[in-house]
Formats: sequence, C-alpha cells, structure tokens
Amino acid sequence: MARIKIEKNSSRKEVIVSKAAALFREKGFKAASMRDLAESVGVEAASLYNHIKSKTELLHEICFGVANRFMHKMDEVESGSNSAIEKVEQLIHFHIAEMVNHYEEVYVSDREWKHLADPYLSNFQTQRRMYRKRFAAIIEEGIRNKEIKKIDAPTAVLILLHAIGGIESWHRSTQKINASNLTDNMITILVGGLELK
Amino acid sequence: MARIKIEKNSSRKEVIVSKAAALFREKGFKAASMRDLAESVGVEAASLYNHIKSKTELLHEICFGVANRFMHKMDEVESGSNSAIEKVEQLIHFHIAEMVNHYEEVYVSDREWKHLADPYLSNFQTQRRMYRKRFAAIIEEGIRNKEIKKIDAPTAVLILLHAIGGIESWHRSTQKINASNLTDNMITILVGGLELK
DNA sequence: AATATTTGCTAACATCCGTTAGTATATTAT
DNA sequence: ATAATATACTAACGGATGTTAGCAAATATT
Repeated sequence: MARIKIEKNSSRKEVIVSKAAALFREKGFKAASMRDLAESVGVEAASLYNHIKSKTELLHEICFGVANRFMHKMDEVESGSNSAIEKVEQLIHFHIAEMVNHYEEVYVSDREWKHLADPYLSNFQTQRRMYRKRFAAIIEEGIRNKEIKKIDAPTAVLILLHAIGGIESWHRSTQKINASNLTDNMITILVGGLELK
Repeated sequence: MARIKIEKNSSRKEVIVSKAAALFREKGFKAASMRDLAESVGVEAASLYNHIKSKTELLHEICFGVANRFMHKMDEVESGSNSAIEKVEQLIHFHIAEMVNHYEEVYVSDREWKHLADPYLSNFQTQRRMYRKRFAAIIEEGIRNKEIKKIDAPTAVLILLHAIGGIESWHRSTQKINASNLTDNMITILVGGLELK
C-alpha cells in the first residue's frame, strides 16, 4: 500500500500542499486535477481527502501562506529606522528571495488567487491592497524626503512588484544568471534606471 | 431567434473572439466555459460552432493577433535610425498603448498562452523568445553606445515587459490616472530609475 | 496481544465540459 | 417566388472532474 512519505517536521498535508503548488504553477489551478495531484503525490485521488477538505483549501493554504510572509516582512521593514530607499531595497530583496526559495507558492499566489472562493477571495484582495498601500506610503515618504523622484507612488509599486514577479523565465534556466547577480541587476535597474548619466 | 449582432466591417467570428477575450481575462481560459461564452454572446453554446472550430481556436486567434502586432512594431522600430534609448521608449509606448486599446487580448495572450496546444504552443513560445531577443539586442546596442548602463540585457527586458504587463490594477480604476500620465511615469521610472540624483 | 486510529483503496456519484448530429428558421442569391 | 446558404436551436454524446461511501490495511496506543 502506497504511503505519503513525510520528512521531519512536516505533516502529510504539507507534502500535499507543496506538490499542489508545483502542479498549480505548471498547469494552472483549474487545469490541474486532483487525479494529477494524486499521481504526483504517489497515491489515489480519494486518499487525498483524508488530509485535506477540498481542492480550494489547497489554494487557500498556498495563497495565505505567501501573503502572511509578506505582511510579516512589511511589519519588520516599516518599524525599522532606515531611509525610504533602503526600505524599498529591503522589500525588493525579500521579494526576490521569496521568489527563489518558494518559487511555486509565490507564483501560484500571484497568478491563481482569482480562483479563491469568498470569503477568502475578498480577504486576500484586501490584504493585497493593504500591502501595496503600505509599500506606496514608503515611496511617498521617500519623495517627501527628496530621496525619490516625484512620481506616482502606486504606479511605482505596481511596476516594482510586477517586475519582480516576472522572473519566472529566468528561474527556468538557472545556470544563466545566479540569484545574487539577478538581485543586483534588478535593484540597479529599478532604483537607478536604465539610462547612464 | 437570437442572432449575433455585427457592426460594420466585423464578422460574427470576430465578435465571438472579442467576447471570448473578455471572458478568458475575467475567469481564465480553463474556467471559462463555452456555455458562459454563449450567454455573453447571446446565443446557445452549440451555435458558436457555426463560426469557430473549437475553444482552443479562440485562444489561437487572440494570442497570435497580439503577437503579430508586436512583431510588426518591432520590425518598424528596428529599421528606424533612432538611438537605443529612443527605441526602447518607442517600444514601451507601444506596449502601453496596446495594453490600453486591446486590454483583454493582451492580458489573455500574456497569461493564458500556456493553454495553447501544439504546434501553436511551440510556435508562440518561439515568437515570444524571438521578440525578447530582439528587444535585448537593442539594449545591448545601447550599452555599447554608452547610452545605457552595463546591465544584463535579457533581465532588463523581462523587467520592462512585466512591469508594463502589470498595469491591470490601474486599468480597473481608470479615473485615478490617465494613460498619458501613466506612460510618463513608467518611462520616468524604468528609464530614469526611482532615485533622485 | 488487543484495540483504536490513521491512512489508503476501489467504486461510484452527480455535474460540468467541449463538441456533434440533426433539424428548423432566417437571410441571400437566382 | 424558389433555391441555396448561413445561422440558430434542441438534444445528446462521451469523457473529465471534485468528492463521498464503505471497506481494507497499516500504524499507534493501551
């Protein structure tokens, strides 16, 4: 009889969530079937339901796991006493690190949250909006302090977040450029701009 | 008997493709059903098949329509005699204009192309790869000319494309900032960077 | 060793999906 | 007006999907 293998400090549910993240990333939430997931876990589809309530619960776990980590980091950055530019750089660093260390979950949380069901959906959207507002507030602080150019802060936030979220293509060909180089490049471009002055 | 209303110079198929783009954007390709589409067109599901071959064909039409427009613009920009920075700005302008004028199609082409079936899938991926290479070549030209900083050109391209592709949130609240302001902001940030020097 | 609990399996369900067949009706061409 | 074509409808198909019920085996607890 097949059995879900667990590592130390991890439940069978966590194994399933992790495999689900990989599958949802590859195929999309809707296109990934519970039978696909079962195969990737090494078990029959029905057996999954001894550990989880529903397919949607898997998406909850993934999305809110990611969102909570970002919120936590935002608390930390906000309460620090660095300059606005430094705070922005801290956040960019964190986003890239999350993208590298929890690629599947972050990707799914970014692209598949639409398939959450209420009340999780509205909850998630609210959290996301909050996060962006707090990010924008940091940029506005930088503008007041004359560290940052006079730009539309919410737009800048969207640009930053989507620029970072789009490293998926890089992730596929890992050897081409490593994470540290990538981070340097991103911060150079986003903070310093393309133009050589 | 219901009948698909057409405007001047547009076939019924084009109406369906256009409605499909809106639906695929809203729900995702897999989650959008042909019965949903039929309802939005104002007709029974089976009737759609008098005009199209399959659901996937709708995705082809959308994705390659968008891809062709970008390729065409790239031809035009490449053959011009502007500086590299100017070429980059031309392309950014075009991307934003496309995002504003053909929002649903561009969005779907960006996020749902995974659900294309071969040989369309590989065809699309190749075209996309080509486009990015040509974009990167312009940036590398700018680096050689000392117009642009020494950065990793493919990374810069990904950043630019994803930054622009992420204006979806802006599009939802149209009144907040208009297209021209947005474009200015984006070019300022992406070309000039955040930092005030 | 005996019992209780966890975990997995097979089988099946109701529902939704894309699509086709066959037919009726509206429009266009003759 | 008649014929030909384009368009829409109803009905139904085969298959995939998420999930449940009921039972068997493995593991943990006593």
